[in-house]
Amino acid sequence: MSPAGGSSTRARLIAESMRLFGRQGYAGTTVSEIEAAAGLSGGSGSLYRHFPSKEALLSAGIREQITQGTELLNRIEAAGAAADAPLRASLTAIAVAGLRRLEQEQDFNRILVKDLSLFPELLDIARTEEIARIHAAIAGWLRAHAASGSESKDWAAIATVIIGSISHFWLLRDIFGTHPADVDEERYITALVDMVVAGLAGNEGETDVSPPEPEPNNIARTKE
Amino acid sequence: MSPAGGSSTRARLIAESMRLFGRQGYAGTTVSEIEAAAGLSGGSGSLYRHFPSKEALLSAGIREQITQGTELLNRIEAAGAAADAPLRASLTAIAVAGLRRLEQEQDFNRILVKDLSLFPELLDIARTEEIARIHAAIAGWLRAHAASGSESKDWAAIATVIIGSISHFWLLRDIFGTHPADVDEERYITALVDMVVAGLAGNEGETDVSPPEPEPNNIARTKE
DNA sequence: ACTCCTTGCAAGTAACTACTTACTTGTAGC
DNA sequence: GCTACAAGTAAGTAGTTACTTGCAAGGAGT
Repeated sequence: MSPAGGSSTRARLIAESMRLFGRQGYAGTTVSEIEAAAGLSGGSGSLYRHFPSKEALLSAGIREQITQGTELLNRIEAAGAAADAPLRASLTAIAVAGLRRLEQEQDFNRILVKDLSLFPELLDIARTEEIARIHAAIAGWLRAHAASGSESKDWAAIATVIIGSISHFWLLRDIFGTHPADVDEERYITALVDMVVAGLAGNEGETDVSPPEPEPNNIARTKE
Repeated sequence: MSPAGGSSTRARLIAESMRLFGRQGYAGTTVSEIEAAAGLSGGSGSLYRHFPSKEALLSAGIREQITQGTELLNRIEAAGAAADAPLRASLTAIAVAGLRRLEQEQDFNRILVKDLSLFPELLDIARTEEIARIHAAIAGWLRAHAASGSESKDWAAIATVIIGSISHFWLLRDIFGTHPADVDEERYITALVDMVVAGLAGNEGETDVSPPEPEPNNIARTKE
């Protein structure tokens, strides 16, 4: 049986399992539920015609999501490198784009946070293929676009602060429905961008930045 | 039998269940495991002498952790209000204290992120008793200690950025073991504090960028 | 027709799930 | 010793879990 709605059964199983894993967690989602959500008869082992195990289904979904994510990341990198807008507007656009991306990939992010600790090889893929690349892209963007005459800074650390801040705003909103401190997206991004702009302009000689490692070796590190 | 090692069975059940829930998730932890971890005979229903259900055990653990957390919060508030150190040192101390607190309550935070979405009444307690209070405390501290002559700002939003940034740094380190971007705690806190200090001092970093730029349509912040 | 292969379902499997019941134990007060 | 009671255990309960097996329906190619 092939002409079922236009999407293959395998693709439907992956998509629905990611949705259910994201909502209920891996352990809290049964194979029967996944089958039923994908249009199969729940309780029959039809899932095992397409995947050898529940874990293999999770693995396939994670890997597929990551390959899609890197394609999206490549496009973002290209767009960011070509951007010529003023700093504040560019940072705001990046922050908004990051939030939209977090929302778009909410199931993947939920699974990453909730359950991926139990699957170390998937964790490793997510780290090297997705998260580390995003950090490197933002850090590189900062170095290229914000170093107008000022001294060099710890771009990787600044990128980590920015990404972490936006990611946690999404996470709290995802968990609680609304942000527990009742700060909406507009105020949040404005406050973040204000701080980043001020920090990048920063030639305030008030107290010197502690330089433990001026330019650590986390960009362009060796791959195995 | 009461004097068993110094801790009551009920307390041991709560502590071990929080540890296991944090590591494996609520659905991924069995009553049998909890009993065995608490020194009881796993598989016997001994847990039900102390709690009517697995969910009641989770609820008791969450509530107990929150009451302990608020006591700790009160002490932090008092210490912060009395502090008279320079801004940068105070902010650094707050950031470090926040990270230590996140690590100390790692099981609670893991459960909050992983499983509490399925228990809305516990989510609500955590939001109002813990998270909202922390945000209010930091926002109040900023308003009191950082408004030296400068104009008023959106303190709640700035506090949210700071807290979210630190929380996400802890979360990523907790999930991956080490931070996926290889930024250590020292560099991270330095970068964050630099940005906050510059943003708070910012009667220059903000005003010289905002007026002429064609900003996107998301700049209209409200202050509370 | 034939074989080969895929995809589905019904009906299982053994193991595990949260939870219960009946009973034993240790300890305390009188 | 006797009672009272909290706390532990063994051995269940009925239901659920991931996963398997037998079989049928349908193509595709020959």
